[in-house]
Amino acid sequence: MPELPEVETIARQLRGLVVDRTISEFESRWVRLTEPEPAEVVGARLRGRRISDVRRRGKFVVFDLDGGEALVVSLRMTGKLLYGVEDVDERYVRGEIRFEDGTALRFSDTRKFGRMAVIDASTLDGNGETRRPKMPLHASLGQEPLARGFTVAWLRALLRRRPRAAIKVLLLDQRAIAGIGNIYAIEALWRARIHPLRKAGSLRADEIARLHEAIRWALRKGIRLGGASPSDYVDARGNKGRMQREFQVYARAGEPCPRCGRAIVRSVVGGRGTFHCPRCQRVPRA
DNA sequence: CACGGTGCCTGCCGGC
DNA sequence: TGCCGGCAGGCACCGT
Repeated sequence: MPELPEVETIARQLRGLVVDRTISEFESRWVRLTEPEPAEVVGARLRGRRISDVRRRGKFVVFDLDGGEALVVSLRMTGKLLYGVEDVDERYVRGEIRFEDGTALRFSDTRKFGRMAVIDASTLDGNGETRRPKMPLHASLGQEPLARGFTVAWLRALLRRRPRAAIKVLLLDQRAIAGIGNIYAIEALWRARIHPLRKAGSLRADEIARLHEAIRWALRKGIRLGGASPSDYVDARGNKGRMQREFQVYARAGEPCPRCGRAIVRSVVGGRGTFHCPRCQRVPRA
């Protein structure tokens, strides 16, 4: 499940691999891959375009194209972007971008949740403030947590704006902060010693500062270790990450908390599996 | 608007 | 051994 560190890893690799290459052909092998746009329309917009940069915005991989447009790829749960990988399982290849030099970038996605679209690159620039009903997610992404703008003061203001939301639900809201997924939200809350169900508006100043530091710590560690591969994730070269070895609480129900030794508890918050230490992360007083 | 529930998908795993 | 329900979870979508 690619989150910010995994997508960052992929984008950095691809930047060194496909920048300056010109697209000669786009092939879709899954009818919903480019939905709601037909694959032929996307193909027509990609053909002949040179990739000028590859970057990450939230959990999206962004391929900037000459002319101000960009190809955005949402990997969702099991999406992979593979370049120069030999043993690709053809059953799960949902799309392919071929280049004029004969090389190809392949999109593999077991569960078919991933999507691709060609968009106006400028729609990625906002910080969530432009959100409107029915606006696509990529056009209303929130603050980048590793950017300079993500300060303790900014986080405090966000929590004040959404005081009733459970803190974990808020961390996962891509329109608030872009890029945090279930794993890194869980790890950050554990490090900050904050219970996932705490109301955002109830956090004290010292807790907000700890959370700010913990978010950056978790994400940077994930990037440094090449992402987390508890199951499916591989980078653009087909290699697994190493962050899964460093999980403190994620998927560790029943195991001792690395900080205090108490058994880690699994629960469900916002519909997703959640892990926390019942001693380090106190239950919010009901 | 915010919030909660459901569907999308497939592989995997535990129970019988 | 084989079948089947449940689970994984990011996000769109829908109802309240």
